[in-house]
Amino acid sequence: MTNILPPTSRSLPIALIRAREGVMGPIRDMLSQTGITEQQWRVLRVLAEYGPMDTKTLADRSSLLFPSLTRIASTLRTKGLVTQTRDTTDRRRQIIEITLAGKKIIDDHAKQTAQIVADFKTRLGQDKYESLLDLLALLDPGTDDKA
Amino acid sequence: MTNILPPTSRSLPIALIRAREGVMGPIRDMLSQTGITEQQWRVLRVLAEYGPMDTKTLADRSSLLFPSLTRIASTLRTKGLVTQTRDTTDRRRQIIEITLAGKKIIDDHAKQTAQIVADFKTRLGQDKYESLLDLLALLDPGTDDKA
DNA sequence: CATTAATCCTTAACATGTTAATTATTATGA
DNA sequence: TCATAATAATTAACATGTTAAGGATTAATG
Repeated sequence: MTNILPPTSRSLPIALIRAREGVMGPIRDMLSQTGITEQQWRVLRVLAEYGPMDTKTLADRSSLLFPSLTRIASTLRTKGLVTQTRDTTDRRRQIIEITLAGKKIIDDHAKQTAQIVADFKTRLGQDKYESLLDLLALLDPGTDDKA
Repeated sequence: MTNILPPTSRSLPIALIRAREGVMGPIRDMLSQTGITEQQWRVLRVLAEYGPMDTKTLADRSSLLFPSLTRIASTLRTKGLVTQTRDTTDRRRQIIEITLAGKKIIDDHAKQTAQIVADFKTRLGQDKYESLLDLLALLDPGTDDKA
């Protein structure tokens, strides 16, 4: 009785993986020229958008797990793209801040990234694109309506 | 000029990651009792659905990269959940087949998995659920309409 | 038949995902 | 104050993602 399950071609988790792969393909191609990874890019973008913040908030906004962020921050520090300083009031907290070099990477590729996103909007149509984002938000555990 | 980019809260790649996290949460909870990972589960499901196949086809249907599948197959072999044999006509090919123990894991959790999926359908509504799958399929690189 | 190209799979190397344990610091309560 | 709990971050250990290189087998071509 293995046929209780939906066919893998119609499985939501698998569909999400394949869609993500489709979207990330062009973005990864673009990023391969910069020497930074998709996740590193995400961290830099959040920092550029919101300004300096503690590691916990940064992990949350970047959709990264804490241990991953620790390593990524370390890598970005080595590359000179972020700085990391202890919070003076609460010495447990680490404050991450993007450097000028980091901002430059964002700026240098923002236009190209915007174009990639625009291509997907064209491909789906503005309406479907917005619908998709709305539907995906419904699955987001961060938007927990039970809380 | 970093504000060319959409806010990360409205970024398609990030929305896909968060949605995937939301969907996989309950499934991972369920799988944690079985001792197998999400990817191993996916491989077993494909094998149970389609029967024995070569590694390349299996990787494709499981949405896994080749090197990942090599390791996963090795792990599953150790656990006694799959067998791996050389194809007699083409000695390059490796044929993977699910064992009875593997099928048992699928069967033992199929009902629970089906319930998790049903919960998501309820949460979104049947119509939106189907729409979402359709929209995600549009982003799937496997469904390339240019080819 | 011999050489080369193509195919299937594995291995390697590094980054990240994931869960659990550990350290350092701060908050709590007897 | 002291012991304990709670919090922030790191580290550890293992599995997977990703790209590149390597090994074995088969196919293509002269």
